[in-house]
Amino acid sequence: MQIKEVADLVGVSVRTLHHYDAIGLLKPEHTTEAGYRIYTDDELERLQQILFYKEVGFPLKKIKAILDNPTFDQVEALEKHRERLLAKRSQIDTMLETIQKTIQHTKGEMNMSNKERFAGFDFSNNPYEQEARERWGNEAVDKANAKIKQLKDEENLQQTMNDLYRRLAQIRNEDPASDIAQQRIGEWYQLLNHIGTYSYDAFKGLGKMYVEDERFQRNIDQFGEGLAIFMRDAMAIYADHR
Amino acid sequence: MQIKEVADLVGVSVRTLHHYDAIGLLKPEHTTEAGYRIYTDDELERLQQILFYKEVGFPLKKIKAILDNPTFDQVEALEKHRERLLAKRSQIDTMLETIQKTIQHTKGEMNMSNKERFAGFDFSNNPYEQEARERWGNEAVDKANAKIKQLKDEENLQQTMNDLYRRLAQIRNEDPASDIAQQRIGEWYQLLNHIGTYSYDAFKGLGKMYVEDERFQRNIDQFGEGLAIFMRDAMAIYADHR
DNA sequence: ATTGACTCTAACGTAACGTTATCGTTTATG
DNA sequence: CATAAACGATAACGTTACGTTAGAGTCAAT
Repeated sequence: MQIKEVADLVGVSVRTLHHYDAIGLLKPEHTTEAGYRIYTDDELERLQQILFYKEVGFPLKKIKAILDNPTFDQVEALEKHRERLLAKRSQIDTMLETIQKTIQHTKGEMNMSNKERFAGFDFSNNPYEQEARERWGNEAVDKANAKIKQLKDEENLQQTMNDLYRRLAQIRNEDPASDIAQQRIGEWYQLLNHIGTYSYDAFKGLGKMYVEDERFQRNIDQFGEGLAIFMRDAMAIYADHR
Repeated sequence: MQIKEVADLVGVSVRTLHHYDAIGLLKPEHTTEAGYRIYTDDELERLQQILFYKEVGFPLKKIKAILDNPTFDQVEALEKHRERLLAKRSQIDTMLETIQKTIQHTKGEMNMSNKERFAGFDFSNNPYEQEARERWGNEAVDKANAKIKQLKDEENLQQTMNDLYRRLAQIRNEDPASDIAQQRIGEWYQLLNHIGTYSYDAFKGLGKMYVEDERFQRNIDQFGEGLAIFMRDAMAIYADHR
């Protein structure tokens, strides 16, 4: 058989057969005087074996070793490989979980309305406005301020939020699972639900973000060192309890 | 921060950072006159993000695209990627099956039909056939599909059984008498009755064999440690309740 | 001044082919 | 019989994400 026939028959490319020849994995039975590769059924069979091992993920080098060495313990090789596959699979499972969590988290974040987004960046009435200006530039702060202002006119949300921040900061050294903490974090939950709709999961995810996103962390901790972490923990407990 | 500090901090090699710099994925904030790369917290943060995406399996090119393009929809990207991972996992599952069968075959415990040999090449019923075609070429996929088709019925069964194995494995640490366990074991009973006719007694006996015959045990436990025992118990309870 | 720790660029190596590019061979057809 | 289509061959670069030398400069401490 000529090369293309073999290739078509088993579903690999001609290039692949060239390659296998080059690395000595599968040599044609002979070549014509013109240099054409000629294969026989024996090669076909070997090719099938190669494909099998390839399918289950062996690298070509090992396939060659296995097929060339009749004393090689096939079963052992397969079993070892099986374990590698199992490990790989659980690795994928981990990835899947991580992705899932992140999607959740990101969705929670997206649920956040503009109002809340800006609530976190409101410097207008705090003494660090100057610093903020230096840090993020005048435009950014001015813009934030403008947005906030318009929100303030609409409602006193910011005020309420800040109050609550303060009341949370007061107890930030207590147990996040304590009654008082859970009660105030419950208020927080209610408050956020004035803005958008929060599932408990999203709420929990939001709490994580308070700590993981340093911008949020900084902003919240301005009401008291460690407040962000405290809130995250309390929010998680709150969410888990529903 | 100098390069080694960053590298040690996040657990990557210096070479990796060089590489990221070279491909424009992560550039140092500036370089000293001696050419030393200097990083700041901003770069650290970006690096964390890079590592996250890497961990869930994105190629660097896409990571760059995602991080550089603020309009890129993260969630969508993640969800697409999740599906690819799922597909990959099911391919691994197929490999595992094939390997397992081959091991047993080699041991003279089972004979492998052509079907299983080709099971790994089946892309026909998954949404990534297009990718497979691009990857392996049209002919290869068509051929595989053809082979598979004739064996499809059996394959479906196999597939269904594996799915159920997995779903059972998920709850294998629960009480075998629980509703969920009994419900899924009921599905198992139905499934087996597609093959032959099983009396409740025979069903119960089969469960015992899952544990007593190590070949079965191994095979089943590959879906989760302890699954065979769990199934035996659940099957016994199921049978006794009829 | 020397030493040790650190940094730099450059460049080859890895796995398994895909993809041109250029050219020779075989076969079918006008 | 000449020519084109189909097929075959070799050669060599491209791909992914760095690891691994190799040779040489830089910085801080002794």
